Amino acid sequence: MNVAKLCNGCDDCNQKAPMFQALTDEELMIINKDRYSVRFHEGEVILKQGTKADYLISVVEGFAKTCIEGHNERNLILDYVKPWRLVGGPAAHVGGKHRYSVIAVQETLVCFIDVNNFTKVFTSNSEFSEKVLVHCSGNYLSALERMVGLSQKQMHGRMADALIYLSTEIYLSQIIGSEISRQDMADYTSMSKDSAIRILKEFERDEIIILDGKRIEILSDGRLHEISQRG
Amino acid sequence: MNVAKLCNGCDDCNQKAPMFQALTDEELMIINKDRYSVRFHEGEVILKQGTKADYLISVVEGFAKTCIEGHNERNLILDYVKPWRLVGGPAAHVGGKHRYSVIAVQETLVCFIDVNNFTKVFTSNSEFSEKVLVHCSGNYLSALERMVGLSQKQMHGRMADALIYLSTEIYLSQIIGSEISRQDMADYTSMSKDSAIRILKEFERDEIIILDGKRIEILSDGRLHEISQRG
DNA sequence: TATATTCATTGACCTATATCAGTCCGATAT
DNA sequence: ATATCGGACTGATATAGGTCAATGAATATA
Repeated sequence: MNVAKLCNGCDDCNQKAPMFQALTDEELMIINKDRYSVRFHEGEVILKQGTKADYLISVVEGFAKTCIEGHNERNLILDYVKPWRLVGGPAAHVGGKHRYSVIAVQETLVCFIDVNNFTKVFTSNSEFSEKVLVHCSGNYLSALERMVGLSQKQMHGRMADALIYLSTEIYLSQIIGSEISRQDMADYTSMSKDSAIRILKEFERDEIIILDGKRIEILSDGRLHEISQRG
Repeated sequence: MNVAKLCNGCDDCNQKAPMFQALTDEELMIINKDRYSVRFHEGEVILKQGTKADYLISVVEGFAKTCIEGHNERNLILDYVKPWRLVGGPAAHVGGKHRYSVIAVQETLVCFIDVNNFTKVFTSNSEFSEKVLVHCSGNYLSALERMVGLSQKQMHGRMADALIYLSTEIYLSQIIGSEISRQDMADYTSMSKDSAIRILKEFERDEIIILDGKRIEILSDGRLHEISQRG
């Protein structure tokens, strides 16, 4: 399989992944050694929870979600991933198995980076290692916030959080695209699909959002923030 | 205030904090510069959520808990902290405010370490920076696991998890001491105090534990693991 | 010793949320 | 066009879990 054809060489990726901007050309070369890219179709599993974490992945094109297979056949979606984000680090750094899966939401192009090469560069470049630590710390703190939200807020608050997250961090628009199913909304907010639908309909009746098939348009993010605050 | 009197110099701490074992004498000296220790009484706040993260703390003696003030006047206890653990790193590394408080459960002696000194050493010693990253990654992955447990398991499962955690990771004994109140059990498992009491009583009726005042003795960790699995 | 005060405990009741059993609708296959 | 299938949706019902009020035990304070 021809890598150049798939992802236009590694230059793009090196330029745009914020994490890599601290690296010299030689260091980039180390990272790029053994690197390869693969195209995934909608619904395909890019990384499977439980497999050995030998590679990090960098999302080059498309759209994916990270999720955990939890208890009672339920999934929890951690977040959505757009290009130029690195995923799979934490498990790799502790030398373990992936604790979550990464699944393509659309056609997605992904680059696999050898962990050993990553570690080599981590130890050789202190600016880079600081960046990585900041990133990891940020992940941890966000996880704590999410933990509190999921365990203490009721459904309306959690759904408001989900809508705010998708709108401001993923779609960068008042409109949340049809890639997100009701089941996904449920898996992100940790409620049943039926409940997710109910709450969304309720938001629509209250003229906070408009539902158009799977597309969701946010009319009042002010109201959403209120609801999020109230819990 | 005489530091030597309080904590016996820094040598103990340097020896025993696992994170510090990668450091040379000079590096330890940097870390120890501007370092000072303070003794806290039961219930006192060691670090307050929302304050600027200028210091890491190292717990030298005693017993503390980290917790988040969440929604609707509820707290979530993240974990309990025993000597030779460093706390407060993540917020410090991203240069922000602490996202959780640290509260003394008993009389506790704590050492404050200047973040800038920590960062200096982090950038100069790659073995150390790797250790720090592994630690941070581990925190993150545990947080994810906890997140899934709290959001997907029902009360019995969550309480079983709490008992297993306290027994195997904190008390290293079948007996959980009277330092942990019912409210704390509730705050750790994210349920109301009344519910926590009810579940514990139920476990007692089923001869899984014995309640003796606030002391809890675990009779069958096998059964607890079953309950934890079932969710 | 008497009196507050805090915390564990319990039962009764209420609410949030899940589950179930459908209907409806749009997309694809025949 | 017709069958079929997977979502979205909805109402009825069941249940987990929260809230409240009362009691008792333990501990602190006057």
